[in-house]
Amino acid sequence: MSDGTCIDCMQCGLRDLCLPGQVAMEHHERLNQLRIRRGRAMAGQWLYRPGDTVRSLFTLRSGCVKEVAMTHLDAGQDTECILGFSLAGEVLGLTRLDDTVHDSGAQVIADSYYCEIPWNSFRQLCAESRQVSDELLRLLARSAHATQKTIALLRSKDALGQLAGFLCNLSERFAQRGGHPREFRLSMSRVEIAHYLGLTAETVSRCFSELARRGLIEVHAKQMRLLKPQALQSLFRHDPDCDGTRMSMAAG
Amino acid sequence: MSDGTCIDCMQCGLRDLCLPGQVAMEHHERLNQLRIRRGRAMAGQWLYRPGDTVRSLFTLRSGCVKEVAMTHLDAGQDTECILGFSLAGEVLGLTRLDDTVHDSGAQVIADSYYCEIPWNSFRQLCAESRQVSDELLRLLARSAHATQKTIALLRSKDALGQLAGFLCNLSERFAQRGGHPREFRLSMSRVEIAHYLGLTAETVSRCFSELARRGLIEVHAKQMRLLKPQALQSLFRHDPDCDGTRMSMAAG
DNA sequence: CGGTTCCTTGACACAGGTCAATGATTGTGG
DNA sequence: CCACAATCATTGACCTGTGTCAAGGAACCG
Repeated sequence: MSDGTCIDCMQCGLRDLCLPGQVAMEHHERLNQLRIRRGRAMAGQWLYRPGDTVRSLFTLRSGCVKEVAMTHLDAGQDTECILGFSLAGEVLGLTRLDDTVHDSGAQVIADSYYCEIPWNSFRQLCAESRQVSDELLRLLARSAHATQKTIALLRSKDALGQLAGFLCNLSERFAQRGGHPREFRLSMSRVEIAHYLGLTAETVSRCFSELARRGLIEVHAKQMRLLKPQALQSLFRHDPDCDGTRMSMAAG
Repeated sequence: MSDGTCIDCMQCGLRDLCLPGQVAMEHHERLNQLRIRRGRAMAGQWLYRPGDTVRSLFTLRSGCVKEVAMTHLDAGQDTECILGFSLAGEVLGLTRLDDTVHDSGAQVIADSYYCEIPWNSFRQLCAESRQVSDELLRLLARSAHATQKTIALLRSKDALGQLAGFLCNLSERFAQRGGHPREFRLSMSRVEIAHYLGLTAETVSRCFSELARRGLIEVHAKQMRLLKPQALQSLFRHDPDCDGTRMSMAAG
């Protein structure tokens, strides 16, 4: 049975956290002491809400979760500020480890399977294993770095560039987890993308249309296909060579 | 001698990092093993540049540093993307601990004294002391959390709210480090504030004027005085109760 | 199949970007 | 200490991009 758990962990997003590559089997053994709890959540449910006590880390096995800042959660979703989206294989709940209370919430937007790792026991494992604590550090640093990328994204001058950057970011993350880098399904709505980028749903929609018109992507409802990832990248980075009508050399 | 070093550390920003409050004296002893290097840097100098090997943490003893993303550093400062400002007492270099190379740079904008802590030896101390590693975790989490606040700031609908939020943030940070919460000197130029907020220098200037016109602040060159912090806060958070007068900012 | 939610598209207005001119502040050398 | 230059900050006039409002269409679900 314990063997079964290890094999499961090998296949889940947590493996990057507890298996930095060549961590000895003993860590698998210890992993079982963590009392990781598997769970399933449907769209709309919350993994945690602002104000909840911080008890666990979460890793997404599948689905999609949005992290929402605390601004006026009562008053509908009109003013919601989306801090980010978590995809399958990614870790949530890293930003408030120093505190006892969440000040943002994590709401499921596509039915998800997840693992919940009690923070106390995980912290214990960190103390026992240098490799595990190293991994936690790497996770935290990587998370901080991803957030910085988000900041750069938000400061793209025009909405078209922001959306292009957003798509590139998703593509990259799907690819990292073994998904298809050029074809994927958007779990989030236009409104949610808009709130994430600081735009409106209408502008997001218009930009999707514009990108499609330029032949950079194909959109059918939530199904995305990136036709010219390079051009999207340079659109995001304000490279001068892509602005006009002509886009030289398809990269593939 | 070692006693002298400890006393110095008690007065510097690093104390929050190595002295979580009641850490025993033994940690002061170990602190000396870190071979912390004191340094001074003038405006314009770089603590590290994109591409530099990650070797150290930095703590600012005084002055101000801006963190700049890697986008086109060659082409002047026109396109520079400022990820954040570090004030006296704060820690830099936490976002790339998992990597060997910086992908952002840290440039001094007001003459600064700082401490440079070799990452290797600090990591060693973390392994030896649970309290120190706890502190590192808290620092990282706090840093990630601060970055999330920045994201919320960038998504404020209007420029006036962004600037108000920026001022509140500075005020809070000055206060945390024992400075005056309502009166301080802006080390950064209007252009730098603009690049940080994703605006232009002109808009920043107009917003300063508008805030002054409304009686929320006083500005004399770089000297700032917050007259109505509450009003600034609510301006940032889009509270309806702001302050009655609904003034248009457009010049004509 | 009908109701609900989500997406797309258009018309218009306004916040903020751009360009340009002037004023304030800082730094440097005589 | 002043004069000059260079940088920085402010303000105005104009224009573009995106928010807002509104209408209609597509997809989803019971």
